[in-house]
Amino acid sequence: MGRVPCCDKNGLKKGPWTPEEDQKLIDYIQKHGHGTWRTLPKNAGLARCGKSCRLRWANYLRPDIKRGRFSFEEEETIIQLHSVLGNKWSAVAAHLPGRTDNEIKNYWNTHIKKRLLRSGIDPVTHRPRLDLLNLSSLLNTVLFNQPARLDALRLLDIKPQLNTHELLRIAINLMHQKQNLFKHNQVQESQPNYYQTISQQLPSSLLYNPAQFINASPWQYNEVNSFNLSENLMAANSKANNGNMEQPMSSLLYEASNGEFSCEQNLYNNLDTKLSRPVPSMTSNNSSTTINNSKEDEKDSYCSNLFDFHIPDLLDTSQFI
DNA sequence: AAAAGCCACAACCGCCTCCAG
DNA sequence: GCTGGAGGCGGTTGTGGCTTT
Repeated sequence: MGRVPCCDKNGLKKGPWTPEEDQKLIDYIQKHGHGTWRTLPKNAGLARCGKSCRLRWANYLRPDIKRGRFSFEEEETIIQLHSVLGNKWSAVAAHLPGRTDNEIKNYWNTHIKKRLLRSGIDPVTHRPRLDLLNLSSLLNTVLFNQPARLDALRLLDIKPQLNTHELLRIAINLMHQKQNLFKHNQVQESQPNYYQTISQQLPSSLLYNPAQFINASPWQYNEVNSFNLSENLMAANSKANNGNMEQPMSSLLYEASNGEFSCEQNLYNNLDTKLSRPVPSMTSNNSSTTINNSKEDEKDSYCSNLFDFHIPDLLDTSQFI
């Protein structure tokens, strides 16, 4: 026995709603309330299924619906909530006044998901996409294809243990080693024997022990450079772990960005002030979860750029090949 | 200018949960 | 405790508009 349909579909209209139908629905609900959705269409003079009426009202006609683009804060809130709640769109929508579950779901699928994927983040787990990021290839290419090879198998062994922050730290270490070596050797990538020159400068332990590499700090290789982002990241990571909560990379970066650092000048020089944006914090009590965001457009823009363009660059192996 | 491809989003479908009888 | 109806939810589809070829 098949399931009984929610209503008799014979003669009922489907597809886009006309302005006349919308008006009938609005008028009826404003006058009588929606009552039982199944009986509403008949009473309101609509040739629609009750379910269709409910959806149209809930997702489009309800007076408290906020329309227009999602703000950066809303987007970050959705990402944070999704990392905790998963595809529970109605639960996510409960934290975003005026936004419907359907709207958030659509926005997730058409915008945020793609942004995360572009940034090398798995939108389901909110962790780096290790499936796409061939760490062995990344490390080898960054370390300039020398005979002293990283032990790829050893690297694969530790791969499952990596979290977002460790991976980010790897990327940052790689980037800064590359920059430091560039600087100290005064060579150009186009120069003959460039790769050989660079690779000779790398500590051999680094080549054979990826785990050590992960834990290494940039200043171990270059004390002159006062780059502290990695240190700040570690502190932020530690703080997040004490709270037993994994922070998304974006919020971790906000926190890490509070420190002083002198690298990436071309990125940071555009900022007049030190970044002081608080991490969007999530606090839980017994029955509800709340998200607190601050609003600082300039910093939003900076963090958005950092997240969208800079980190993917770090993780993009193609630039090294 | 026309056709094809792509994208965003409203709307639908079918399953699930809740709850009254 | 069981049943069935109503509403809720998440996944998916259809379509119109925009962009690219």
